[in-house]
Amino acid sequence: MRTQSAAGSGHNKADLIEGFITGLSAINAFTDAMPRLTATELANKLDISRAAARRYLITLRHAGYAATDGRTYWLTPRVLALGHSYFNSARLPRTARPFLQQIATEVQESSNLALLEGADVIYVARANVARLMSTGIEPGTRLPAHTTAAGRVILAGLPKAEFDAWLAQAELTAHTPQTVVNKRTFAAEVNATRAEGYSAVESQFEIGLRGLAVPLANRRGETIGALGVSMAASTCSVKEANRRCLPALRAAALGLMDLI
Amino acid sequence: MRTQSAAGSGHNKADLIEGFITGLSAINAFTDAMPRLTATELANKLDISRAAARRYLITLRHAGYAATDGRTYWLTPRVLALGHSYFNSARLPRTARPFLQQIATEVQESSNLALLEGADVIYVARANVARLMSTGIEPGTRLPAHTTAAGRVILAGLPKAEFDAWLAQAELTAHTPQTVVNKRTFAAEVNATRAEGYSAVESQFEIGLRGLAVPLANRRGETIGALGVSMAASTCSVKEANRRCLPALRAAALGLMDLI
DNA sequence: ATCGTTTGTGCGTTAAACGCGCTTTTGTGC
DNA sequence: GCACAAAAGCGCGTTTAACGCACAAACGAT
Repeated sequence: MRTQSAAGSGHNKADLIEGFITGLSAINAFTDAMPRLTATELANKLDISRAAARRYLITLRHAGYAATDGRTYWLTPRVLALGHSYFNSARLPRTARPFLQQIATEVQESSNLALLEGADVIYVARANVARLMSTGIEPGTRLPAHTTAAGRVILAGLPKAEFDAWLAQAELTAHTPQTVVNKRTFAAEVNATRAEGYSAVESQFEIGLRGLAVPLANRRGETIGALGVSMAASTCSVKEANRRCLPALRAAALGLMDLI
Repeated sequence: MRTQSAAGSGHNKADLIEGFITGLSAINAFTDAMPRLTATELANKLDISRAAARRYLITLRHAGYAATDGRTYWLTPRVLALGHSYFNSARLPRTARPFLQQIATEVQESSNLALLEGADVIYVARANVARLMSTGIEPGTRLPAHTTAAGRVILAGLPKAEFDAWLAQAELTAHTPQTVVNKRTFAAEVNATRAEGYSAVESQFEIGLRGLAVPLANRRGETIGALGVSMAASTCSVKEANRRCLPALRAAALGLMDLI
């Protein structure tokens, strides 16, 4: 008989490897603003001791994920292999790629597949067209869900209770003057999205950037992601963009439905 | 006075966070063949106890990098954020992207930037053209260096001693019947690459896949990577491909030289 | 040359990761 | 439907390994 685990809280208290969690945050500590870190800097960022920070950096280096000149450390491309573990093991991005290619070829705009991950959408696959101006959306890119067309269609597909919970704890940060930050307004726009079956947003994350997305659902009707295109708003009118892109996006979503 | 560290071996013995190293290998344990893992399976793969494996999986889940149905675990797209740390912190991929776009637009073939990482090359940036058939090379893709044009030009740019050391411990595995696996032959081909200033390979990694690459060097003349294009060999002759692509690749490499 | 600051790292302490072994659950063959 | 085998969940005592302190060395500024 189990002694007194009955008091049990979900996963009891802590079967967690603390060193692993800290290590992962150490990788995330390397940012655009601080691409190179010393032990002291990492210690401050993660709020751990300098000695500990040094050990994490040495460990990263030992495993090949970082390099150093003796003082500062920086990440090596090997960390990309970690992200690759996802691509290798997840079926969805691979299944979707031919459909994204088809969209890109047909409408001559960069297409992508996005999933909701907490407050953000993550773009897990894309197909680019050769343009001198590109939108900078790479597989792995995270954008705040409320600023993207993909985020809105996925949110519109959530059960009402889940969407309410999401909105309740969301922080609709402004990224441009046009970003919708009012929760009431945002909820109304998501409702409209649900009714229309697609979302088109403009200048919500970056001035002049337009996104257009449709939900990707499985056979049971559950929305699991979004198929979309992104373009410069200046290239054509919203109407024109919808006319050109929506049929291709919808056809792809329909074709993918049976494969996921 | 430092007591007896003088016996010192590089990094003394172990300032390494074992749990972090094991955790990273746990992420890498998710592969194409085994996209979902149970604690028992992970324990076998990493040669750790089942209890430990379970802790790593619970930790991954807790940190949001994995999800579970109770029994099996799988990676979430959040692991892509780790790879993104590299993109955010490394200057090179961002600097190269416009040049890759330029190449792709000019020659209408998918272009990429690759770096050498041990036995492999890692593609850290690419620009695709909209084609129904794509080569499947994504940022983060790793391919055995000896099977790629990029790997060969980078190897050709190494100091002779370094190349010899690389070759000595390399294992030239065959991926197609045409893969060069003989070290003598391979060394000769790398020498030829050095003389010609570019490499063109065909069916070395995959039947029908052609790669073409030129070295990317900095002002000091050190080769730090390779710019290349990949295409189906059936689309045109080798000569035609060289004629069309080499000038664009060389122009990009020259343009990038001052920025890196 | 001196002082303040940052970095390198040995060492004792203690918490946390380990794995044993138990119970419970799931899957399979009769 | 039952019994058996195999896998999973998890409490607990042990021990290792991660921690941070403290000191030495290096660097930089005045």
